[in-house]
Amino acid sequence: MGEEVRITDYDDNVGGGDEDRVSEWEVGLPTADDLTPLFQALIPQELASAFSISPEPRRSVLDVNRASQNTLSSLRGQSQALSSSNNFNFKSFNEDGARDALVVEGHDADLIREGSDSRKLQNMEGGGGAEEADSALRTENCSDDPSARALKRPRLVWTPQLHKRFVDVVAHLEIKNAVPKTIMQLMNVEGLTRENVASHLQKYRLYLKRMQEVSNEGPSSSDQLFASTPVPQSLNESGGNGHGQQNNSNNGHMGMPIPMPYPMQMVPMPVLGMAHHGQGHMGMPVGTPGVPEGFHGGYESHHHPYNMVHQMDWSGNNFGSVASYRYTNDDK
DNA sequence: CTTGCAATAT
DNA sequence: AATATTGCAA
Repeated sequence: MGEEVRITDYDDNVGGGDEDRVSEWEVGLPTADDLTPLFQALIPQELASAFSISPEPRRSVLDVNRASQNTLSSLRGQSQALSSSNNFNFKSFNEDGARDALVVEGHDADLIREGSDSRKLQNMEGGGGAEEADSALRTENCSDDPSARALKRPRLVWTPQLHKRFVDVVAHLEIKNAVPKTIMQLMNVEGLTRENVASHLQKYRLYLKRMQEVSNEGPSSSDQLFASTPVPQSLNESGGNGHGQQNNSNNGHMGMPIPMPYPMQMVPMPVLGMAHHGQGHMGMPVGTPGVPEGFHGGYESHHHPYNMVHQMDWSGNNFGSVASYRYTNDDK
């Protein structure tokens, strides 16, 4: 029974494969790259103080995120009647838009979990590769009684992409905020639970600790996942510990660049699959040296018209469909 | 009620 | 092996 799932996170306008409606109004709008992150002060600190301009309240990613959610919920409230013109499938459950994009059978759970075919895939990333996610919505129900207990989420698979998102968020949060709940919110991945994050965070911290303690030894093949993601130097707390092992000389005097949170993307439906236990994890050979992030994936095939949207994260990294609940499958 | 963490469970 | 759960003390 080891079922695992991948949360696929695609972009917002995932209405339909052949969708261009969005572009109608979207055309001409600045791209994410042109926009200044909301929480970023418009006026440099130095400048502001020089002119005695009252500093804008420092907004954190949390504030922005909260604001986004408020906006979305209010929109949801008033425009839910418009079924046609909106491709935004807000994260609400069975919204109208659920039509094709998300074939929700059970339609009354926020998470759709169903059995799906056994296909496994990995994502490819890297040089503008394409990625995709499998989203097989099968109407096949597994074993549990459908009665009322619909809550068995499949195991989350921390794909490199998901992990990167995690690391980025953690890195950009101030330590005191880097707690499960917050991280979860900022990652903004549908279906991700606090527990998922807490569990991963726990492991991640152990990994970091190990790294600092024995920086010399080179247990090369530690965790493939963690090892492949550079450790942010955000480990320094304001006032407390100070360690850091591999930090980079990051001296930017003046205005530290605050990264921005992930774009809202409340559409992704976790598509899951159930899996088999795994034992043969056949994904990628463990020692794939060199490839720092988003390493390769594997064989893939198939993508849905809906989720081929890709997004860029604030660092300029390109996320494709990402996470995706997947089986741990059996193939091999 | 949320966190951090270790011990377990799957 | 990777995640999830659980139990407890903060």
